[in-house]
Amino acid sequence: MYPEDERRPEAELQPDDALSEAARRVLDVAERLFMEQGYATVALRDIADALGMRQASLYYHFPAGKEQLYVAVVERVFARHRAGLEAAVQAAAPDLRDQLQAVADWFGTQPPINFLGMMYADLPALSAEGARRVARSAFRGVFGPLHEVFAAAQARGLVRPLHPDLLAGFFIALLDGITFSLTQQSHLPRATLTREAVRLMLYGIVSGDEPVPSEQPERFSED
Amino acid sequence: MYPEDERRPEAELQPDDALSEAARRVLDVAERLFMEQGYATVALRDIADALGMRQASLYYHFPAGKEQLYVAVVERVFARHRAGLEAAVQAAAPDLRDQLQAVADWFGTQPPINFLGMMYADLPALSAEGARRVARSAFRGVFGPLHEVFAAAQARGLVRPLHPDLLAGFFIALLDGITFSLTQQSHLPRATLTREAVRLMLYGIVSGDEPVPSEQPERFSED
DNA sequence: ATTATCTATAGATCTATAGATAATGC
DNA sequence: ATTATCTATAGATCTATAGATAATGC
Repeated sequence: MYPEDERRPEAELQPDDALSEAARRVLDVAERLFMEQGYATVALRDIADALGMRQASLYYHFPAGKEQLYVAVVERVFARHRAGLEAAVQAAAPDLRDQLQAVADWFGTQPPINFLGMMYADLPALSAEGARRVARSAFRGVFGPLHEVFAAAQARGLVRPLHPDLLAGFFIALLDGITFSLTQQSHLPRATLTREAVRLMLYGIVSGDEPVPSEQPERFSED
Repeated sequence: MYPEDERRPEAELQPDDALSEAARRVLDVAERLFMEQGYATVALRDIADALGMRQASLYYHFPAGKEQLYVAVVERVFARHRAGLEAAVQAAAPDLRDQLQAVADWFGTQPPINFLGMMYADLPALSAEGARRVARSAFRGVFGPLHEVFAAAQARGLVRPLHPDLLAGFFIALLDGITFSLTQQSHLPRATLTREAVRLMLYGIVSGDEPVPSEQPERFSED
């Protein structure tokens, strides 16, 4: 009803520097809680408590409430992933193994995102519009960059002709598995796990005479 | 306080045939909802509605309430997986590829479990005891059988010497990725996806002269 | 007497709204 | 006047408990 609302129908999409300092702090805390525990488990009270403010005060920054805040968190997370992944992939081009390693390293710098949990548990609790926006930003942020990597490698004949989105899904799943392993009793450092995930993606686990990425300088580009 | 409660401190662990017909129906519906949407998203009301009964009536079958029901669901799910996986692995022995394919096929017969979502979103909402039981049954039901498969293949020198639990985690992650792909716009049949996941696990995605499972009869056992 | 439901409701919690308050900037 | 909080609370929902009811089996 307020004219301000009419002017900004997609306020969540504003770039970070269009947000006040306080709104950014809210997003930071909401991101940590939502990403760790999921949409339904986290109450606005939890977020406010972690910020040292009252639950009702959150409505000043996110007038449409919990779902708007969640969608804003997710869109910011995946915008960051999109930028980070595109830069990492670009910097590591054109070698496929270097690119996959760069992707794995990028995820290592970020809080875990629990991709599948988001899709299963969170999406059904959102409105149709919210679910659509979450799914779209996730695909653009993560599947998009990986799609490019695999499609380019296939164009060079280096990778079997499966659908690039499927390859992207497999690789993301492996990285999710790493995140999980790190929370368990696994005593292996992240660097070892990412190296093995990349190696598995390229060559599989069968021992034999396949090239060993960490010991052999063979490159997966056409130069 | 009732003597009946003293006699059955772990009623959730009772075998299926120790449950009444009605209690089993409750578990069936609760399993579907909890596994699809997670612990926090599903209200007891949702389960009761789906059963055509009143929310309070659920307490007759699960007097300790929501968490007990959830733990019972999870323990039944993973007991089923443990039995199904051990049988599948046994029947497909000793060839590694056959065993992995059997594992993938087994998961295809079951509702998806969203392993990572459970660990991230659901565990923190449970009591320490509930979380412990959920984690333990998940590990025994899924990691246990896969651990055996990979350890045996390593003993035969067929697989590089990574920790079998890590290999199990990678493979489970790939299968989770399949489940996710199937819910998306992917038009590939499950059989293709599982075959590719097994092939990826064994050989990776790099095109070349590695043996092709579906076209070449080479076996991964020592006979 | 036992089994399996039901109604009714207490008590907690959660989202969202209304309106007050205090500080800052014009 | 604007910004960013606060208090107070309505209304919804959720878990859990108490006790009634109806059917079945001894």
